Amino acid sequence: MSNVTISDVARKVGVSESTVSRCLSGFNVRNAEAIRKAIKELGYRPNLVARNLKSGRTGLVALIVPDITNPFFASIVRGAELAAGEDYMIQLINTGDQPEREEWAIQRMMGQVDGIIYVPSQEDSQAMSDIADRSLPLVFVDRVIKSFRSVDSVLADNLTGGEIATKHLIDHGHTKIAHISGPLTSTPGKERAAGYSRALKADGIKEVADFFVESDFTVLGGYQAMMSLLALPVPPTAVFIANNHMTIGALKALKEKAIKTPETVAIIGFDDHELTDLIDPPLTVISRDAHLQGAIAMQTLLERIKGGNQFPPKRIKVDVRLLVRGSCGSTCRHRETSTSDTNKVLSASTRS
Amino acid sequence: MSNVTISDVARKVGVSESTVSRCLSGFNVRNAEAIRKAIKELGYRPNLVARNLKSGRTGLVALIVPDITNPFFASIVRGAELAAGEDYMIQLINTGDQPEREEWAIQRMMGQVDGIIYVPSQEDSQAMSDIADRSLPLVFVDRVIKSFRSVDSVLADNLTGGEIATKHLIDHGHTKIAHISGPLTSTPGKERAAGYSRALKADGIKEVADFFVESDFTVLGGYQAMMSLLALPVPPTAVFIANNHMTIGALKALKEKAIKTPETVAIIGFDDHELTDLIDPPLTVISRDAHLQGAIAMQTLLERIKGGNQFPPKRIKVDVRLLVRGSCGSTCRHRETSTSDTNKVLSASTRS
DNA sequence: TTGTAAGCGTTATCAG
DNA sequence: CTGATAACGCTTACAA
Repeated sequence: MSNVTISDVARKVGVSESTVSRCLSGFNVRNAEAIRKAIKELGYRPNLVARNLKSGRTGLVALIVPDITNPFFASIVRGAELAAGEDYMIQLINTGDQPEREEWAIQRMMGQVDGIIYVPSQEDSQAMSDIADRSLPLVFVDRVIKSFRSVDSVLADNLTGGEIATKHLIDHGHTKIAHISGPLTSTPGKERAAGYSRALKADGIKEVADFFVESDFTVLGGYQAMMSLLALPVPPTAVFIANNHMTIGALKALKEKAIKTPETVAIIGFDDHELTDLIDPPLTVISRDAHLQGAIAMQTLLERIKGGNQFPPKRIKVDVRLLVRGSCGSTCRHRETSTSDTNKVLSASTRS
Repeated sequence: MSNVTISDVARKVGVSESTVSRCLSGFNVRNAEAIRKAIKELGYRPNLVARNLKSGRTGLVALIVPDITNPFFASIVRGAELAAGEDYMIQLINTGDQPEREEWAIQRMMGQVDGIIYVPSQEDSQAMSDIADRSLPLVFVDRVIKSFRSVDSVLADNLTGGEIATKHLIDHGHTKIAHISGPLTSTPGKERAAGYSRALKADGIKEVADFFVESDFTVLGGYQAMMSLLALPVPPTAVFIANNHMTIGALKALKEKAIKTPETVAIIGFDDHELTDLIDPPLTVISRDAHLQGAIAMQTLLERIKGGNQFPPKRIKVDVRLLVRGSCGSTCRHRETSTSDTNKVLSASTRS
């Protein structure tokens, strides 16, 4: 907290505060040299809080995510930070997917930040009851709240992802295909599950109720879900798991039960990780560019902050792609299949 | 940005701004009921920026880390956030270990935050040239800047960690033990390397220059370092790798060369990960509680913010422990060895 | 180009 | 318990 103010500088140089202020803003002033010298000598730093009070902006953007420890969200944050440049700083909040904490965070952020990038835990959340009537710019990432259809969002193409994943298992000859899904109250949980169903239907495979386990996106949840699948009278021969944490849990279950992958049970996960090709067997996954997702979100938010409601709500979908490794029994490694190869560039990734 | 101010509320109720302000601060006022009602109806939210300008505090703490994508730093952030409670929010900055960016961040944070938790990239950094004379509370985590000896710090017991790791390899009968170290200009790089040397010396094993590779804490760096070790006329039979990223890189190199672990080359890493026991072979590592490290750092910072320089600089060291899995050839899994079992609790972990 | 003065929204002080 | 007033540090008309 620098206690030396602009008036100290002004007094030292013998000019008015306004002159110093103008000098700071890059205007031409006569004593610019002397002022800069005084600033250095006194160690003056403008008080941003005071500046913000005048300008009405804070230069802060809140990033509300479930858990920064999940590398997927960490990448989103990193991408967003990069896109923010030097103008906006990031205020990070972990919610642990607790709706009360989300609500608290949003309450607290209002009037403290210029905008919010938000990964809500549930599609029917009420955390936003207070933001509704206000004009605080907001962008959903990865998940949305249903009742806020007019809010910008940057999602992954989860439906296609679930479809590709399931189709990949089908293509390997599997018919007893299970799905460990995320909460169906969340956007990605719901959409990936829908992709799973659609792929089965497309190939005329009947959905077995026991093969669909709704879990919670956690390691423990994935572990328990896989355990329950393995305990079935007729266990599945392949499992599509809806996120990275649950996949870790599921793999731990398989390891514990000493079940061979992919021979006995083939596995395909969602979201990649630096270690996935080192685990045994290397994990085949649906992946997407989280970094890009974060960057687009920030970019959209900044446009919204600057332009207000000049443009209609954006609903952007980022492509997913299949990374084939060993966990489905395929022999070719690192083959990539993208939903479309055209829109990997930031600008081109914008689909309404 | 709520444009309804305290004076709107005051006018509506027919009292003065001061009365509303007092009501908000929990004082007894006659029209409390009416005021609360008006606040609800108008949707008034106190402007925190204005409040901050008065109070001189921002309720913000900057967290300057190399890369939030590294789960270790993510855990630090998480721990710090938890310890911050509801009073302080976290402003996150990734530096990518670029000194210029660190300097920029610190410049920018001054006067904007109440304190800084900082993971500097280099021990002789000059990023702090401007913070020197000021009284902005600061705590180093994981690494320090040498010229700031009077600044609080929360480090891991790197020396012991490096020692334990190397001793573990020695205990498995290895004598050709290499070390892929971090930058010797960084605290953990230097200290872990010192632990390596000390353990070798203690057992009378001569240090071989070729077996010591200074790298940069990155995946690519670890990969290249391991490749260079493997290219040696007499390659090592065991390698201690100084951080998680480099370990990933090294494992990729081993995999690429189809070299068997632990049979041909035993591996021990530094810092654990949720996936380390799923990779092939399960990785033996030195681990520590990053969450705790972050929490202690925040706690120390908050004390400093509140108490000023009431107490002498703290130099806290968090314990490390050995997690034995398969990558060193040991058969027993998940045996844990801690430097001391006493100080796992937050309060007890404080050593000067 | 420069200085004066008003004001951003809140809270602390001080009479009443 | 309450209300007027000043102040936090800075920016920006408005005049000069």
